[in-house]
Amino acid sequence: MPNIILPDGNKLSFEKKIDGLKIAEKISHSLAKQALIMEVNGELKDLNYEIRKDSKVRIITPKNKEGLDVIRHGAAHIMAMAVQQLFPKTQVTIGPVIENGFYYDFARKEPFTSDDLIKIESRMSEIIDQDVKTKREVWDRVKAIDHFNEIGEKYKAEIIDSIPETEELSIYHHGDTWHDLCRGPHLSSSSKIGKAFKLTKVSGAYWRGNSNNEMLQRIYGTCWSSKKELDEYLNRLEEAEKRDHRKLGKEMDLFHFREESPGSVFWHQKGWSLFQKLISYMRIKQDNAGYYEINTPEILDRSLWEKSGHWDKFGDNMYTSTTPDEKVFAIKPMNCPGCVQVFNQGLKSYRDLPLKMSEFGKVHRYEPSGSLHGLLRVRAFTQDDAHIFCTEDQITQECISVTNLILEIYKDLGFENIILKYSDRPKVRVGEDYVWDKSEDALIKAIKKTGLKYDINKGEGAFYGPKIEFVLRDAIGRDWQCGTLQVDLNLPGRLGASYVDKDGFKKVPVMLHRALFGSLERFIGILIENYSGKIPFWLSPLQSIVIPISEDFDDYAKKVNSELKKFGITSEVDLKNHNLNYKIRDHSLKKIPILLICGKKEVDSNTVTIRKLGSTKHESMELNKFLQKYSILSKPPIN
RNA sequence: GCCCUUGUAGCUCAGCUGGUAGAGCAAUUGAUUUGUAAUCAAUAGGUCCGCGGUUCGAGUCCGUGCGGGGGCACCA
Repeated sequence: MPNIILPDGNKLSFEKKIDGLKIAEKISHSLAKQALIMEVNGELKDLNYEIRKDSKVRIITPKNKEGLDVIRHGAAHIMAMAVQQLFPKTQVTIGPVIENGFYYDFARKEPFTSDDLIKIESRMSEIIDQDVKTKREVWDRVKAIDHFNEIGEKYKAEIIDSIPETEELSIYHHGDTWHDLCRGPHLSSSSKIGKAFKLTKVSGAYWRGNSNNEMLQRIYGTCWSSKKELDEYLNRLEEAEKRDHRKLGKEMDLFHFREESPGSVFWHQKGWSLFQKLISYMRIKQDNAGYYEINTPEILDRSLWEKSGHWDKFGDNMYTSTTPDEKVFAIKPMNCPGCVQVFNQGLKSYRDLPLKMSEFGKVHRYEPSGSLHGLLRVRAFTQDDAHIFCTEDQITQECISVTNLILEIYKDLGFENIILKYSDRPKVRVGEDYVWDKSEDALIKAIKKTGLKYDINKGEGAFYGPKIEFVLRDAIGRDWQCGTLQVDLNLPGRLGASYVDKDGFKKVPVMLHRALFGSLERFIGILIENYSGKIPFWLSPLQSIVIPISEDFDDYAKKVNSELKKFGITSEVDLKNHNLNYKIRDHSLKKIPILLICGKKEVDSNTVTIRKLGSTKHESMELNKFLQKYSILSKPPIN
């Protein structure tokens, strides 16, 4: 006599054991039609699972996240089934649900081609049309392992072997000929998957994510509960492609890459101007926040890296150089050791603390070739780095002011949606526990002060101290990890940093590492994608183009152009023999924020006509008024 | 680094089963003097990523190296 309690609190009573479909039918016909699986006392179950005792039940439909997930999972299974029908010697491994879809990893000698994907896709459609039924069975471990070994599925057998003895082993049959080991739950039949799916790509993936293992072939698919959602998703992908910084960087003439130096940027005039504008902006902000800017050598003797610990820990990622006198130097992968050496020069007193030293330091890291990606992952980049030397008692205050500075800067650059990630002490670490207590406490206080959301990554901190990472969300909802704030209880001691305290004794300072954007190169990539190339006026490397309507107005256009320059607005005049439409199209594609049109009307009234990027409207303004207004707008937004 | 894929003019791309390269845009020159997203014409432009091989003959086929792209792994 199970009593079923529904999410709205209503109670249904049944004579005997009852399954999900019957419960749904009892509630409404339409719910029964939509029902995919159910949640019984917090656990997801197949719809035909039989409930024998009083339970809380929630019927799940495609509208719930769990519903969409089970559809995607179903699609993964049907894909594996289709693959094994088409390519019989293929072994199956795992096939989980991921954001926006699913994948399944296969072991097969011959590579899957993009034509194969089309074949697999249409076979999936056929299976869905056949509406094959799902049947769940619980198997004995030994039987399961023997069975999968027997049919040549050694990966499945290995998976079963690694499942804890206490767990039930369930096998799902889809139709009469295909089955897979799976935790479930599953849809009752294949037609419920629907047709809003698409196989998107094949790639390699290591078995169990370990690069020492063999490589499998992963087929990715996207899957939704309606065609409309699928189309929206594919549209989003297209939109993201349009704002790809590698494409825009070329179109806007900002930078390029070439074979001679993979992963290093060749900055063109415009890109470099953007780069420099960002730096000048940050200089002002950091000056106001009490930082001193320093600069340290790019090449430092091996012995320093040995002392700092980098040689041991990160040597594989460091570029080195042997000089003719056979000394070994390393090109810096980080700025901290150099900065500590600046601190070490001369005697420091407690009165000097906190001492904040910033450095726009160019670092080189030998990143694996496969990880390089435009400006977003490079081998040579400029960090907007700083190191703050302070006492233990100053940690809290310094963390708060770093956090404030970072958030102010993000806001000025158009990022207001920020998430924080906090990582505390790892198992393997240096330093006394009481100092860790203090550091963690300081960081948490700083986070709370921001009022922002934060995730805690337990045990993910660096071996030398806890850290906060600043993640910003861009205009199309993607997250980018940028800034970082780390408390370091290790390096100052290793490199012999000290200050003279009030009592006259030398003490080791605490060091905070902090970066605002992390890498300026990477941040510019993010900036381009966030703005789709439409960089805010003040940052734009070329802010305006003056366009004469015809040759007769070239002189006036030249005059306007030189006035703009006098007022600090970067500008060029376009005297090419093309008509107005052509020039507007040309400069709009190059994302110039402001076009100034000059013709007879403008000459007669000493005005300019303004056309702003992204708008077809135009307005006329007296030249002087324009200069006044836009010379202010062309400056960094510092209050 | 690993798997798949890809490399032709400044850019975007054609070039079928091997017979020494094409288009559009850009550039240059000329005509046109244009009022808000491509005026017309002519000219010039290429070690077909590098190296080796097969072949009478290689952009095309094979091997290898180096880049790019999508993933995996990595990201101090």
